[in-house]
Amino acid sequence: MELPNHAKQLLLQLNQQRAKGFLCDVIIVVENALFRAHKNILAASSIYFKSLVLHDNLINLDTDMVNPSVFRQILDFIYTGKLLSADQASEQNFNALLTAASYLQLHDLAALCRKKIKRNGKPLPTKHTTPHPGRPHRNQRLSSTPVIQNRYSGSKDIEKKKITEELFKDRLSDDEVYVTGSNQEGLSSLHGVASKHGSNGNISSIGDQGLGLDLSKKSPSVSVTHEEVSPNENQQESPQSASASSANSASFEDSTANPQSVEGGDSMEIDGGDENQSLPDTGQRKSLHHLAMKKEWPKKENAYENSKGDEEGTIPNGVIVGPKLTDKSNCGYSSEHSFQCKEDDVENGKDISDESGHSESESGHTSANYVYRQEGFEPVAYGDNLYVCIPCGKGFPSSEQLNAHVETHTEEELYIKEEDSYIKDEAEDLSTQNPSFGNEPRPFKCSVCEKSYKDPATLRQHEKTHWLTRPFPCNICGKMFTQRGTMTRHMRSHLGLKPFACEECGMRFTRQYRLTEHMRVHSGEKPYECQLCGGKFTQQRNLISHLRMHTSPS
DNA sequence: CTGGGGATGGGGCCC
DNA sequence: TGGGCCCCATCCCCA
Repeated sequence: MELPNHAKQLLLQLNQQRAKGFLCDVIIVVENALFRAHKNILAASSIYFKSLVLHDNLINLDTDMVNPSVFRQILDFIYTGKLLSADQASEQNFNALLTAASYLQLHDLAALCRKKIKRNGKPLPTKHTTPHPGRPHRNQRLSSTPVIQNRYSGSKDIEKKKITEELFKDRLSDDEVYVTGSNQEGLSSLHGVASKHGSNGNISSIGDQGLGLDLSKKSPSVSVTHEEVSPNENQQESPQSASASSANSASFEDSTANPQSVEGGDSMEIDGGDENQSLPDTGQRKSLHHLAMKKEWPKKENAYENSKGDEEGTIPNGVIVGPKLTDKSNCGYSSEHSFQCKEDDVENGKDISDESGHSESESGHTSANYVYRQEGFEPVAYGDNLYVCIPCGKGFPSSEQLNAHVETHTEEELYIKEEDSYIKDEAEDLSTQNPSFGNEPRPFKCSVCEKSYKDPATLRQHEKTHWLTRPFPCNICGKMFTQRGTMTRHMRSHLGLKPFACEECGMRFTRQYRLTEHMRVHSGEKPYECQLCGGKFTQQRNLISHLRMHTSPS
């Protein structure tokens, strides 16, 4: 006895689960997009994936070999057995697919691509290692992709990847398949086309909706919609984690709920003869642009940043129309800052992504508009003036006008005077908070406050805390950070990465310090003693909390 | 019910 | 870039 459609139904279910992010246990990072998937499925698809997912739950793919658009097709293929090539039947696309399939050791898919290319009568591409000029080299991009690597798996991943790449190269020479200039061009052009909003119906829709979640630090332009959280494992996560996961899952939803490509006449299947298996339309597609967030990063970098010669150099003028966060963080700024959140348009469901009329191409970037929806992640609109100068809060209808305006700000204006900062606890300031009270000489003084530092780099880092611009946005929730490290640490909480495990109880932490702190629970060590009552505490912060009890008027 | 303590999460900031 | 330590906030437990 055999159920005729068992395998098909099973796969369909898995694909639907992937679309909702349900039970997804691995995140694949491709260039600046996140994809969620199931380890088992990936491992069953290729040896390469098998080796990667064995120990890691975050996989970084070589962006020279695969780009987000291609990987979306590949992921669809893995979960459906169909090559959804109706709208992407170009030779470049097949070359790109072939490259990626070979890289990922998806032999069946590679064979399909080869077959298709042969059928088109085009010779297989020849080896070419020079990346397309329009496409930054991998090494350039690597440094700009804020991917959080598991502390314990990152190096392993790299090692594995190196090994696999070596194998891959060998295989390539055997199979006479490799990345070509034209192929790279294909990747590049495909990406470029995809990034142009509405420039080419089908492809742009794929590019806009199906590329997953933008993780690019550069984030030239991001349109974000949010998807309701699926009834999945995220419910057990913290709100932020749930948001992140839903964002990721939404990218899948978009990528999988792609009926037009399934129904294309040129779709290819690995087993053939299958009827169209469009995923049920869950209704998410029609609202992809319903709630959108637009981030516009201007061409010109922050004048002050440039003048300081800061190595990061990608600080925007402060025109990030950020999300309305549901938590107290409120767009990443405290309420006294000029980073307003206007909720009216959000509540009205106003489509601010279309409203702007500015594609990312205008800002000189080529990244696609990544679209996802996420519960509790509402877009923020500034009426018709989407481009907001953070220092003064003025809105402008275009990035050009904003840039022109920003140049009128002087360096001094980019600072905020933090009068409040000295009203804080004097004792704290005198002891630990204010480094200028240390013994070592600190010749580098902050021009805004009285703090001084031993080296200029630290001073520069400190001076950023006076700016209103926050150069490092979380591309999952949109929250802005002054330091990259803080942002990456924040991202770790989104991704649920807790590399630091307690050997005693198995509890896991995102930070080493937390683990150290936690270990005192097991050791019973209470190194912090109240000088007033003699009470002992495992954590300093609890001692401080306790001291407040002593000093509070009540 | 309330307040205090234990424990944890997340962000800011300095090194 | 990551570690470390600061802060605040929060939850839970218990007296």
